[in-house]
Amino acid sequence: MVEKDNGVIGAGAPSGEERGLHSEGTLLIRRLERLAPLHDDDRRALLELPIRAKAHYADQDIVREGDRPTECGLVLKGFVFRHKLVADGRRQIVSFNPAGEIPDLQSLYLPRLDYSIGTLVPTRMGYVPHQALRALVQSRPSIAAALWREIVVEASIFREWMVSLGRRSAYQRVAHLLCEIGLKLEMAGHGTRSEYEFPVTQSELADALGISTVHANRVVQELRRTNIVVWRGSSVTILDWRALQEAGEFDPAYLHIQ
Amino acid sequence: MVEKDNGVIGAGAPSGEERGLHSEGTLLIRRLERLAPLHDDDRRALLELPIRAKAHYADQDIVREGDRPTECGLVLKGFVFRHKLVADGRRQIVSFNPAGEIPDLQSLYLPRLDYSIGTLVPTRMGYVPHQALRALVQSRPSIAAALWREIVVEASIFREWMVSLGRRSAYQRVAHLLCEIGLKLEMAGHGTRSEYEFPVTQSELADALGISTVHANRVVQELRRTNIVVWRGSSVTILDWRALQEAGEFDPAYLHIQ
DNA sequence: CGCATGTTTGAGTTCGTTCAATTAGCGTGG
DNA sequence: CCACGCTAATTGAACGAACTCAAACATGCG
Repeated sequence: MVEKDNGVIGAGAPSGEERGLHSEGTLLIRRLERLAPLHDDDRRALLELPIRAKAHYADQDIVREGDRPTECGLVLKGFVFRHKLVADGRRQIVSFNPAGEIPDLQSLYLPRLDYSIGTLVPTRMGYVPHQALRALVQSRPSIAAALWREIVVEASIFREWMVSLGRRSAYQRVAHLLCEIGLKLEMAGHGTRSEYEFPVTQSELADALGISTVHANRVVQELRRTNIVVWRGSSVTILDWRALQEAGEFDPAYLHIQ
Repeated sequence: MVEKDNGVIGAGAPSGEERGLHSEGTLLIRRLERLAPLHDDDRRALLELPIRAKAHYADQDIVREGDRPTECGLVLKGFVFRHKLVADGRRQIVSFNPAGEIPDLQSLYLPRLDYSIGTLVPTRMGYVPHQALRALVQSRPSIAAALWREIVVEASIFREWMVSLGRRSAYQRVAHLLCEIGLKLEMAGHGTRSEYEFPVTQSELADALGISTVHANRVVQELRRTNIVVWRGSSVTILDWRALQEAGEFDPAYLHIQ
């Protein structure tokens, strides 16, 4: 019932590396502009960033806990997630990152990665050398401010996830996550808050919400049974946004939109 | 059996406001120096920051979710925690912050606070206007780097808490937290990793770990019964650090010390 | 001494887990 | 076009970690 290989890049085959994808810079600009006003010079500087594009297969770790990256990865196309392993082999997913996000921005100032980044689907990443990004941060205050906000909003999302993991029921967690992903994707221009593509398996969903796969399945079914959500394969349709929002106690303030 | 009012500030009575506590700046310097090398000029600039010191009673919220602070609060003495409320009146504590930390550093770039800050004990805070701090960030790259790291390490701690909340048993969560607090306090120069003051009630502990008060109590008793920890009132003594670390699957890498 | 806050204990309940199949969807090769 | 094999989704049943409720016990303080 699920097809994760929705042919984002050909048949999922990485087509090697490309260089100087000038146009890809606009993705970054659009995102940062939502967080802080940018000057023309800022935009120009962003466009001149050296970006090395690279394609990755689905279900692959692209960096691992403990790595010391020398560049930051911007998700150009696809969907990634960050996760941490625990002793018995289980894992906790700590974020989902659609195209437009920079899941290892922190590596700019912290050498050692404390999580892994994996792909949900075939994904194209754009890698920007730390050096180049650091130079921008020092010469362009608005870009520094935007990146700072990026980090800080992300921390806010972590806190909200902590609330879900610690104090919400499994049902509420699923509802809350679906609202969050909807808003995130809508902001990034991928679908609307109530109709979008979210290519996770129920097992990935469970690992993000701190529940078992079996239980994730039952909760999703419950959401379907009550006609709040249609979720087939990777396409999510929220039939009753208000009901979902209430079910998950979802208050978007923590996303700091605007 | 618990005495939270351990006379941090007289009998817990705020002694009003003080201004220009020049010496308090050194606390901030010591902390930032651990995160990034500082120049003499940087130190001087930090010492010249206008700091308004203010005392707060125990068990008081000093800022609330939704507030829009115009200054950042440095914990000078005492202990605070950040928390978020959920609909039914329960809450999730998302961090504990001993003296030396700046629990609302993010407000520098995000106007609206998405959590509340409360005191565990009588606490003295030092407030630094955003304006002054922003000026420093723009004029002194090393200070900017240190603050950036501060934020990013904090996000790393959030992720580790998510792992605890999502994938560790109650027993592991308590063990993990005790290790973390021990290291944090030792780094900050308050006691050692295996002998320190942690002035939380079991109810606060429970709210941080996403469990019920009753269960928190039972787990703490278990830790005592096995002679791993002595925890009387607010003073924690870890008799067997190695055992505690193993019990909580504690790997300090996520604290990014060094 | 008595109140207030915090800790401890017991007992019944529940939400979510684990284990173990079964079913469904889809790509591949014949 | 169909059988095979893979992955993911679904189901049932027994179990268990943690919860709730309710009461008792400590301890510090005025």
